[in-house]
Amino acid sequence: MHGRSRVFLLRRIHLKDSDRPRQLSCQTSPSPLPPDSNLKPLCLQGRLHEALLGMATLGAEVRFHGYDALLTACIDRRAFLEGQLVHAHMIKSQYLPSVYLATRLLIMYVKCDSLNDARHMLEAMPERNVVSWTAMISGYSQKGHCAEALGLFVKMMEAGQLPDEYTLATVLTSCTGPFGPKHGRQIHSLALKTNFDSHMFVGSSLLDMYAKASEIEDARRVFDILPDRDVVSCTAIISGYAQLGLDAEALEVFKLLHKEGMDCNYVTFSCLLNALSGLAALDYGRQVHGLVIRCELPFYVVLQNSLIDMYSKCGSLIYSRKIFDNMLERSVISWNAMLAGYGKHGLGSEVVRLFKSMVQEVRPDGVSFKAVLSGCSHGGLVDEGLDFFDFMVNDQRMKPDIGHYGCVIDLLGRAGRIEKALDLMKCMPFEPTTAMWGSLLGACRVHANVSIGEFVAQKLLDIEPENSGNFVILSNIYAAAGRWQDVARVRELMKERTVTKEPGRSWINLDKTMHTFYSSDRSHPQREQIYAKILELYERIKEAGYVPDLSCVLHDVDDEQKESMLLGHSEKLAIAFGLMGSTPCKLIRITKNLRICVDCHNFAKYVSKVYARDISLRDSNRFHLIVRGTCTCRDYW
DNA sequence: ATAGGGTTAG
Repeated sequence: MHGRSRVFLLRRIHLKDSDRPRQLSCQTSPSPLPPDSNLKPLCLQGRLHEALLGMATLGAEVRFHGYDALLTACIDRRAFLEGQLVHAHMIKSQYLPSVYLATRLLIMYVKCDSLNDARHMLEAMPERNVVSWTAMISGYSQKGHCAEALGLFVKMMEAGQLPDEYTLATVLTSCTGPFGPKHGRQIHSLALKTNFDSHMFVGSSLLDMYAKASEIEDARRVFDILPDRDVVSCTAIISGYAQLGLDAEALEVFKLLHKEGMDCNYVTFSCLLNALSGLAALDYGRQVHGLVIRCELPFYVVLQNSLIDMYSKCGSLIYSRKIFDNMLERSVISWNAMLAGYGKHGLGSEVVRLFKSMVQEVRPDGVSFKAVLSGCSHGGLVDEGLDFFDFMVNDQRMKPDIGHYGCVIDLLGRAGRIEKALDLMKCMPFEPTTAMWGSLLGACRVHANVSIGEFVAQKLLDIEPENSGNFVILSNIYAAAGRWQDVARVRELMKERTVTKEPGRSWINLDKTMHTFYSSDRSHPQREQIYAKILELYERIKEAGYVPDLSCVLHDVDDEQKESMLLGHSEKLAIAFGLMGSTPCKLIRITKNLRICVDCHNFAKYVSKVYARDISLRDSNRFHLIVRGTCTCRDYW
């Protein structure tokens, strides 16, 4: 055991020792039982109401131990009304509570979610200790009232009260949001001064604070110097990576800690599954599911929800549904995860069917409607989607947020009702987002609406000139209309505004290894075979009618170079590799970090037809399941 | 007495 932990232990032992003489003296000269001595056994047996009756009968004869037992029972059972009765009884009997009992009252109010009463209690206390302050700070933290929690912490310091490890662990959870890291670092230095920085609870709180502030290296540093680790601190670092989208790192650190024999609980697995969802790592997901089963954990809705989500994001909806059907109880999140799964796979009718059974059991929330609306959009159920929006607003009386409007704009665009979508954007109570303009631009491309497409693209280029995807789509629109001069103009524009974007990346999991490809990537050990395979595919699908869409390349090069750049797209590398490596007839599963490009989508369709192979392609937006040359997205995405 | 990690959607 680390030295500092031993110090904590000694402190506790020391406190216990100081209690001992009093207990001994009680034993040597037994006094008659106090009048309120029957309250405690009643409370311990869960007979709180009988104990309250006893309290009322005793009047002013209730003592410390009676009140303590009553308050403990109220705290355990979150019994607010009963707790208020105890408090009122104290006042009526003119009983002056000690700091301890007053703090117990405060804690009772905190646990019963009555922060105002708790705050009044704290203000009225003539004397406070570190527990009183911490309990109140904890109340604010847990309700998400970060500013109040931090403000009270400062007040505590000003009052001359030093924080202990409980206070620090608590107040750090309120260091979120824009000023979180600033306050968090100050509290970190305070923890260093008071030698609590490597306390396990303070440490996990610290590392989580850094992770939520995107300072993952600082989080890792805190984790690495912790003298002891437990489930929570290990889970916190895994979760930290996963929250920032560093899914591979989350998996790596889990593998490491698992080898070292870390404990896992349902939170650990939830975080880990979350990372595997991001990686679309079905093999690992199955393994972790197996691990979950072998751990024989009790039933946790949260964990089952994570499994549903993992299977659906790894492309295995059948397993998602199996988990969903076998659940002992479901939360609204279980339904939402299942709905979103069907939606991302383009199964609109399944979304509608599931939603209809959902409303029989639980009240859908805002997320449910987002899933249903986007599910209808991806599944091509335009009118159904609009009906659901109507149902949400007029029937359920729910206020749509900006995301719901985004879904409806997407729906209208898909139906080719582009003017209508523009109208909605003008009259909705939010500023249009780039995602909305982007969705509309996509609609203009599919429905060949050049004039609105130009207008929308201009908007987008003003708002986010750094996103080259917008230039590409605008160029697609011009190319489709045969306006080659405008294609050239867009290319010039792009050159002027040195466009940087997140590099496109596709990956495929084969034999429990993740093979990642970037555009024109030559780093794979089998690169020669992969490029040879691409050329082979290219020749054969050209015979079947594939024509490369050169407008997908915006670099100012000649057509021959464009062709070779197009063939180097990461999706194509992954497809070629998938065809080389996997067993015939097996579904080829590919994942991409951005949206799939028009040409790659077309390429995949031809390959699937000519080679009679099914291809599942998950892009940042949805799944494209391509079977015999037809995609579930119906060429709209 | 008071404390740390948490699933859907975006």
